[in-house]
Amino acid sequence: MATIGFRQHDHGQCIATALSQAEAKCAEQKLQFTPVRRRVLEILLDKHRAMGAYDILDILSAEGMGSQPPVVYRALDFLVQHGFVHRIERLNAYTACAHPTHDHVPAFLVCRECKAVAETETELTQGRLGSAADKTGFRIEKIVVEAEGLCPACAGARP
Amino acid sequence: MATIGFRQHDHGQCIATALSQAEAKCAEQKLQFTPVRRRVLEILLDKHRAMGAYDILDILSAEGMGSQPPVVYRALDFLVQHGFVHRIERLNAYTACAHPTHDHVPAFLVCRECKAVAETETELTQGRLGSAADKTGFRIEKIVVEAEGLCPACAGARP
DNA sequence: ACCCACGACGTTATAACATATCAAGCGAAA
DNA sequence: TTTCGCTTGATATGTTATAACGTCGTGGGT
Ligand SMILES: [Zn+2]
Ligand SMILES: [Zn+2]
Ligand SMILES: [Zn+2]
Ligand SMILES: [Zn+2]
Repeated sequence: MATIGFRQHDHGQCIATALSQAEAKCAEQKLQFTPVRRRVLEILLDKHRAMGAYDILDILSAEGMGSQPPVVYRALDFLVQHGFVHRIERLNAYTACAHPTHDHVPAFLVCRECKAVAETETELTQGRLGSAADKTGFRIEKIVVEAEGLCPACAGARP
Repeated sequence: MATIGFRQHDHGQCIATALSQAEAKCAEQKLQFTPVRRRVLEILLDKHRAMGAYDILDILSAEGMGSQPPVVYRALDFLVQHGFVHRIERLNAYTACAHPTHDHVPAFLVCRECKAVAETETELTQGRLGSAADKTGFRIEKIVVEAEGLCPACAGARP
């Protein structure tokens, strides 16, 4: 599985697989995969793009699952914490992880028009950033890599 | 000039140099280096860390240079646009560029405790991210690379 | 059975970050 | 001098995120 997001795929299958993987991982690690958490992940998988917390909240509240910000932020915190969802810093938004079965340092291609997101992985950690950290004694705990640009669809629509 | 930010330096000189470089570049490109813009850059250079827009605004307004958000956001837009300042997405904050004399793709080490920021450059653009972009036809326009962790001072204080 | 600790959730309020819009000032170009 | 473009002033509003505090249900120890 590599860069998905700008390619066709069986989306129903894609959602079902990801949900059951999440369920399995939570069972294994004794995490509570509660209805709200499950539904938030499902929404993110379904839309398959970066969504703002309040967009998600609108959907939740329309379904009677809580209508205040903390509801969705808590669910997102949980999902991010356990690697089911990534936060896109550039957009202050969230997207379901494309390869939740193994640990990784994600990198993203984010379309500035339609907000579609493709996730890949990065080798980084070494390179200039790593050596700069070493030289100064900085201890890296997390790395954010996000590329912004135009996806094929949006580039085609307005070349 | 490389990674500064976690090292000692003659800070008065550092500020003076950066300001006069900015002044020169604006003159050359017929940009207006207005008092507000100059002062905002100066504040960022002085603090030498990531600052939120409203932190800057507090200082400006204490000095009678405008007290509404648009004042500082307009100045920041200008400074970012022309490469004098970078936005740190991870913090929704801003920091003065450490090497404003040439174009570059900046990468940052950001201390999660004290918000100190060290800027280095990244080779990236190639690598897995670039090839993922090529494969899918995504056109990259901008790249954000930010590492979060503990700076030497904060790691020392609480090891 | 009882108590309690813990984690999740409900709710209110507020903090923090950012933009839309319209009007006024001001210097340079025409 | 008129016009134009850019900067700024001012008000209002939109968007994202967290603090604070109470409640509820589950599960473990007694
Ligand atoms: Zn991922
Ligand atoms: Zn697009
Ligand atoms: Zn820079
Ligand atoms: Zn620090």
